[in-house]
Amino acid sequence: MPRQRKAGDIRRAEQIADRLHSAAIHVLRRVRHEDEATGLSAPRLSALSVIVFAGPITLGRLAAAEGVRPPTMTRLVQALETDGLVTRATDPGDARFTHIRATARGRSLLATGRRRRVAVLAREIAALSAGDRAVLARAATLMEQLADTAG
Amino acid sequence: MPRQRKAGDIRRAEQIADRLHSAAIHVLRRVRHEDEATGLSAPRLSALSVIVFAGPITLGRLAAAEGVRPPTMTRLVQALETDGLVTRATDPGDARFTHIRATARGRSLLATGRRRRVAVLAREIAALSAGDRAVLARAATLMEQLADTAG
DNA sequence: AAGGACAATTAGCAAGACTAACTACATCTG
DNA sequence: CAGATGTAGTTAGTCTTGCTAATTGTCCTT
Repeated sequence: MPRQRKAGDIRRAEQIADRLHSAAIHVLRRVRHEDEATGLSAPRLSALSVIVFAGPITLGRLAAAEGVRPPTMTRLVQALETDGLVTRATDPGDARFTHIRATARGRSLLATGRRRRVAVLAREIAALSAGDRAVLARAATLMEQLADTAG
Repeated sequence: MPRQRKAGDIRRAEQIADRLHSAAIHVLRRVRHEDEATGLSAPRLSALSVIVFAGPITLGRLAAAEGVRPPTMTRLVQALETDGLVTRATDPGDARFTHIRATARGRSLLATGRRRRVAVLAREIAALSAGDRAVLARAATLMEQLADTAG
C-alpha cells in the first residue's frame, strides 16, 4: 500500500493547506475592523509592532521584515512620525542608515490596539475547551514554522 | 479563586489570539508570491474562488461573501470579465440582479493557482508528524468558527 | 400610475503597493 | 587621492483596492 498511502498523504496535506489558508484569510478579515479603532491602518499598525518589538531598526530591515519595498515603508514611517509614534535618527557612523524607534506614545498605542484586536478572538478562545485551546496554541507555532521554512 | 483563575484564562486566551493572528499574517505573506504567479491579485483570486465554488451568484451576495461593498465587487468582477474568467447575465425574472458565473478558463486558472499556492504549504505539512497534521486540520476548523462567531 | 425600495453601476477620493529614477553617502580601486 | 561602484533612503508617477455618495434601472405597493 505504499503508493496509495503516499498519494493519500499528499492529498490530505493539500486539503489541510487549503483549509488553513482559507481560515487564515477569514480570521484576519474578522479582526481588521477592530484594528481600525486605534486610528491606524493595518499596515501602519503592523509596522509599528515591528518597530516596538525589534527595537531601533533601519528602514531597509523594517521593509524586509514587513515584506514590502523600501519606498512603501518610507511612506508608512513618515505617517507614523507625523503622528508622533516613532522617531527617525541618522546613524552617526554611516549616514546612509536611518534608525527608527518607537516613542512612548507609539508603545502605548500599540499596547492598546493589541488588546482591542485580540480581545475579539480571545473571548471566543477563552470559551473553548482546554483541549481546543491547546490545539490552537500548537497550531500557531506550527504555522510560524511553515511560514518560515516553506520554500 | 474564581476571579484569579478567570483572569488567567483570559490572559492565556489573549496570548493564543495574538500568536494566532501573527501566524495567520505570516502564512498568508508566505503564499502571496505563489498566488501572483496566476497573474491575478489576491482580491481577484479570492472572488473567483467564491464564484467557482458558490456557482452562479449575484453581485451583492458575492460582495457580502468577500466582505467588501458592492462598488468594489463591481470593479473586481469587471476585471475578471475582461480577462474572460467570468460572465455576467441579467436575471430573467428580476432584471435588477446580475448572476456571475465562472468560465471554463476561470475554473482552470483557479485550479492551477490553488495547486501552486497549496503546494508550498502542503509539502511542509506532508513532512509533519500525523499528530501535527491533525492539530492543523483541527485548528483550521476552529479558526473558521472564530472568524464566523467572534463578535 | 406614482412612490418608494432595492440591485447594480458610476464618480470621485484616500491608502498602499509597485517600479524607475534620483540623492547622498561610503567604499573600493587604479 | 580621485573617480567608479555600490548601497540606503527618498521622490515621482502609476495602478489596484477600498470607501461613500449619487445615479440608473427595475420591481413592487399603494
